[in-house]
Amino acid sequence: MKYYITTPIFYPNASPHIGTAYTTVAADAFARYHRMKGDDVYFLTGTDENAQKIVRTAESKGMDPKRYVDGIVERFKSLWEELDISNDDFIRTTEERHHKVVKALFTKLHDQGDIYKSEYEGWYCTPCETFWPESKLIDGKCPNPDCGREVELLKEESYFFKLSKYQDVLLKHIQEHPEFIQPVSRRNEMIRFIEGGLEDLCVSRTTFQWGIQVPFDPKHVVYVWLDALINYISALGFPDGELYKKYWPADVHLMGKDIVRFHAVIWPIILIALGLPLPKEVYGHGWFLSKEGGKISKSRGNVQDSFELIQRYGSDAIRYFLLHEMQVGTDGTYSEDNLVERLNSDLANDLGNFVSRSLAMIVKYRNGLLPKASEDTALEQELKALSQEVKAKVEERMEALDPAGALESIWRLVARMNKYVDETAPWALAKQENSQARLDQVLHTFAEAIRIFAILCAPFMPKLPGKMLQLLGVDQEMLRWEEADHWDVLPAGIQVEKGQPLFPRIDLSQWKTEGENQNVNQEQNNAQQSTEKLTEQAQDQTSSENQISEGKLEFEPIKEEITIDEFAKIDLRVAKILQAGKVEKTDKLMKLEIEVAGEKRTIVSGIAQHYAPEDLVGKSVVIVANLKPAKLRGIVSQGMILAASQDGVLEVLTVNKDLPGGARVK
RNA sequence: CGCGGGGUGGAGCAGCGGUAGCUCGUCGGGCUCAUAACCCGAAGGCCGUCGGUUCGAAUCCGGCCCCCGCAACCA
Repeated sequence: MKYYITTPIFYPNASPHIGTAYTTVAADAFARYHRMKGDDVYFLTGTDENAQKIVRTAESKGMDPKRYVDGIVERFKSLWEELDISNDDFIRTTEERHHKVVKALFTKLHDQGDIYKSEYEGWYCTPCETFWPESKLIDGKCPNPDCGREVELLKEESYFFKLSKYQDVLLKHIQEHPEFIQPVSRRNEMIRFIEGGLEDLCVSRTTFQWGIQVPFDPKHVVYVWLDALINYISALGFPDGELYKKYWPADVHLMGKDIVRFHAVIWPIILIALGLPLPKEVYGHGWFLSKEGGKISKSRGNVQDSFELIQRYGSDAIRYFLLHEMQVGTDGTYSEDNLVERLNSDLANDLGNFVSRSLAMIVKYRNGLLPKASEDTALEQELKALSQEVKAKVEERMEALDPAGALESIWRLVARMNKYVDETAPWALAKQENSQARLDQVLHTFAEAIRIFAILCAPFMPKLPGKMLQLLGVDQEMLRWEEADHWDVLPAGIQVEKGQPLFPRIDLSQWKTEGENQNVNQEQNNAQQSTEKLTEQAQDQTSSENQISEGKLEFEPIKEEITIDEFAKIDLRVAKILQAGKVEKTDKLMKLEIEVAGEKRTIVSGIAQHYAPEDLVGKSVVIVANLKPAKLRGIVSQGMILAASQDGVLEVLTVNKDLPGGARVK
């Protein structure tokens, strides 16, 4: 059986974060599992490089966009390497093989009439600065309840893709294939979304050049999502490539729940329009949230550097944590405390310690020579039955794309083995002459259990099986999935060794007291291989970022240079705040009455989460006085208050001396 | 009344009509092979709140309160 699995192509604007790492690790676990089952697997990931924002960021750093992106892409690739991601290919949407396909398909869709040029006849409300579709207009006027003014027909040349034409076909497909969108909550969302009616999608831009040109109309650039989705077939060499013929349609597109809509609506419609088979399953997993329940984001300062984490805990442990913590259909919780707790309890205490204690006994009582099995008792029978159950359950959970469930199931057997040690008490058997055969049987069972754990854990923790088998003194050939419930595989007489703990316990307080900048305590990690390489890499990463020192802060890039004349266009003035009050039904907006140059004005500002109205009244602040007025929640704002912010902290700029409202600032 | 998710022992979750369960933590005991790890036992919950349906509700229905995403607004 062939098995084609993909992650989304990631957006290389900054370093990879925990969400992208989760998606990729999970996809990797599925890929590895299927390889072990004997499937012919193709696993694709990559980067989405044709977004406008990339150009802006690059330019702000004075870099050529391609060169800038190359650097970031290397970070993705090296992170995937550190996490033992076994992808078969890595596609970049700046590659020629991708451009070629996108151009061809865009042309084809255009030729067959599914992409059409239109002078985007949007109804534009100037005060609201918004395009409204005809259907939303109320009596031909702006539907904004606070506005209700005349709208004008504004024209902008664009290409459109006829999503609407195919919505019924898609809906039918979704209804006939329950597994197409998973989990069910996502599926329901999508059905509701499509039933609400699809509008044709604007699929070209003329405001910038970075990206893929529309071949027959070079001033247009293909819309990034249309471009990006096609990677799933361009990477396979569509239309004639051997890979394409062999692997398409994809078995699973795996992704975070935020982009399911693109994969479950736009992508299938592109494929339907082209007459190509649809992917079998689109799966949207949850997000990692912080312990406080909030999103993990840079502005909240709770982002962890992935390289640093891998360096500290080892890639297997990170993978285990990510896969275990994301329960199917819900969001996961991330915190370093949780990570350490999981690592200590599951990996060090339960699994790692079981391996240590059982190998230690084989070494101690039999000089490390694995004895022959003798007769099963009820206990061994029970283990066999349980292992069959566990293997079946793991298979079932992996088919259901639920690695957390699979791991939990494996750990039932881990717990049972620790109990078995206690029940059989080999240290007591060792003292009795007439129990030696029984002891042989018990020790043999230990070794088989280690072998079984090596197999079962292999999809999740790729480094682990090699280490375990090495301790058993056998080679990788032993990793045969079908033998994960056999207990008579290891030959008697092999030489085992105790070795170092597989997962040393972590003392979290150690990290906290040693401060942020310390290098890893190597002895903690000596069981993890190639840490030196990691250290080097992690250091490279930070230095290449041009950060000022403190590692953690990520500043917005400095914008492009302007002339003093350009600056002079901006009229900054001191303004006195006369009144202030929150705008009803908004979280962030504050309505301010100010006095500037003898004139009273209203300004709406997004500072309500940082100031109480009474803190502001009487203050002299700095405003942009000649900014074009705009409407916010129906209130016309005549200017903008200057405020500085970083990482969620915000402060309005104020003037202390008694300058009158209207004084010029420059 | 914008859309959605959720409120269950100290923490994180499962249960979704019939004696409230799991993981971690805590306490007590056991063991000594092991990474102060392992095994056994215990304590700890009026399942957000008010009302309804029912012989019976954490589980179904309605009202309310609170939390979290998204969206609308960050001029």
